[in-house]
Amino acid sequence: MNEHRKEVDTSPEAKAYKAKKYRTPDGVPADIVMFTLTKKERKTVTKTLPIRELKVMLIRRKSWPCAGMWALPGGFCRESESIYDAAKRELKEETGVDGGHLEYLGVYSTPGRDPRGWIISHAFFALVEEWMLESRQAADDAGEVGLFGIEEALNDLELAFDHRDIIRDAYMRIQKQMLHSTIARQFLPEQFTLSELYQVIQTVVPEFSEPNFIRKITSTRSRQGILEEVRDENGKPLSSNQYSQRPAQLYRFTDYAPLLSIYT
Amino acid sequence: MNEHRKEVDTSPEAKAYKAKKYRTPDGVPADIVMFTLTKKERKTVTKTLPIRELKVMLIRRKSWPCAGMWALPGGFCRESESIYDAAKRELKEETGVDGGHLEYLGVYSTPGRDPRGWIISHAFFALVEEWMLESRQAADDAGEVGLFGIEEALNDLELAFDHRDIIRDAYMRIQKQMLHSTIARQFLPEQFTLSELYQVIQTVVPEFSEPNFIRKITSTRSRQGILEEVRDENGKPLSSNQYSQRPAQLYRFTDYAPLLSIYT
DNA sequence: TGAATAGTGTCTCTGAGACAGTATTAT
DNA sequence: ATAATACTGTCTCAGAGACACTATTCA
Repeated sequence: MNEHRKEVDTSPEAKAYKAKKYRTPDGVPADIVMFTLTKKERKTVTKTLPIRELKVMLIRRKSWPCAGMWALPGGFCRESESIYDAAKRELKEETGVDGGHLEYLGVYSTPGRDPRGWIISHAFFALVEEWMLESRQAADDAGEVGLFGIEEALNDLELAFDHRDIIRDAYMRIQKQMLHSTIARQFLPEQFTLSELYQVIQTVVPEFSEPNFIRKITSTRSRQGILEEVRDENGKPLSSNQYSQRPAQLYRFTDYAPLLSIYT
Repeated sequence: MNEHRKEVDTSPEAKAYKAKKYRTPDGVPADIVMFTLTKKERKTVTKTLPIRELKVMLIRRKSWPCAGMWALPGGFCRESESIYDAAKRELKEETGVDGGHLEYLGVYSTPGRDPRGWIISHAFFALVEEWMLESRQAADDAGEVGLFGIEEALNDLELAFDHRDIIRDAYMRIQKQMLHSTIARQFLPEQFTLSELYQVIQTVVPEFSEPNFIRKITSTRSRQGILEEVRDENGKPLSSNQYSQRPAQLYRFTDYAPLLSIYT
């Protein structure tokens, strides 16, 4: 509804409407906080879950302003596209891939945030797979593209503009989303074990702690519905022993999204 | 942290930086969906809760474009202020009051959404009290300012630009917030009865239905903490019989905000 | 066999959910 | 007394939370 496509308005009022002589913004970029969950095999005797880490992709700025600092990938929005389209385009340019979760984060417009002028930035965050970032890393000089642990990025890096604020906000948002929605699926294969799911949640939200996680997720009626057991054609439960001695039941997310309320 | 105040950058790079000749936006307004909950006494024999309704304030546009249509109040952002500041200023101009809950909703940037040019609108929603809107209504001609029920606004009104989309999004957002946070307090006096709270929630989220609401809110350990009983100096529970024969215990919100999770 | 991870049995306590019953007040 | 709203008693069943126990596999 309300599809406002670009049309030329030829009414007399439109012609009479004088372009305002007000100061207008100098640019409206979309910046993207690209999260990925790295997986690193642990060298142990027995099978075990890989080490996972939440990482952010940053680019070292080459030119003024903030030359040499780390910055979020981004680019200016064009008149012919929406801000979301600009972010999608940017994400594709960075990864070469269309996929991945892309979500609007917010607007950053503090006066003076960009020395180039009146630049109003729109932040997004994306959840991508690690391999999607490799082409970008290969295309550039080493040292120009970096994958940083979220805490390292927030605490140890010199970041351009107000990108530290943006990354902090994105981190808080992804943590909230991790517990309120099923975006964990973005960091998991289609089929996964409950240990993997638990590990993914804990990697993004370190405070998350649920002894009896398996028991709860499988037994609670209210939670029933967000996950379902994977079965083969004959209805036999499928399991995987990729990460453990004893095979573990595989699950997948359903389309069901529960409603949360502080009052019930 | 990262306070980017406006400063003049006098570095050689800044001087060398040519203003881009790219097309830049023609304006960046902040539009506000102002919600209020009207209260109307019911004419019954006995005391009873008033009728509450969720309303949206709209303004009839006087000039091109969309002259004669209903539109959200709003105004263009200036270079010296953030978008949020612009919204706050706008809210104050409309209500004459500083108070009220003001929250960012999102950006609306579909190409062609505004015939005046490349106009990127930032939507906010505000929760104000009914009396705050009266000065605005008095200042204008009758018929230029309107308070509409949310469903009426969405279904029966001819709305300017993409304001129907914005109002719909704001409605969904306020419903979510009503269940996820304690913004219900914005629509209630500092002390209120549980029936009032229940009515407020139901007014904003008609689907919300909790038989045993009182029982749950007062007995559940996990919910304990968002509300507390009001007591006088001597520790005696305070109650009100404003809306009922039998006096009802008064409650107030605490500062506690519970964490929600689909997994626990 | 023992180690490592997955999952179950079981017990206790709390809360949900339903609904009848009691309490307090106005008329 | 009656009506209207605000609770409370009580019963049943489900889930939380803890922790010992069993299951499956690998070395």
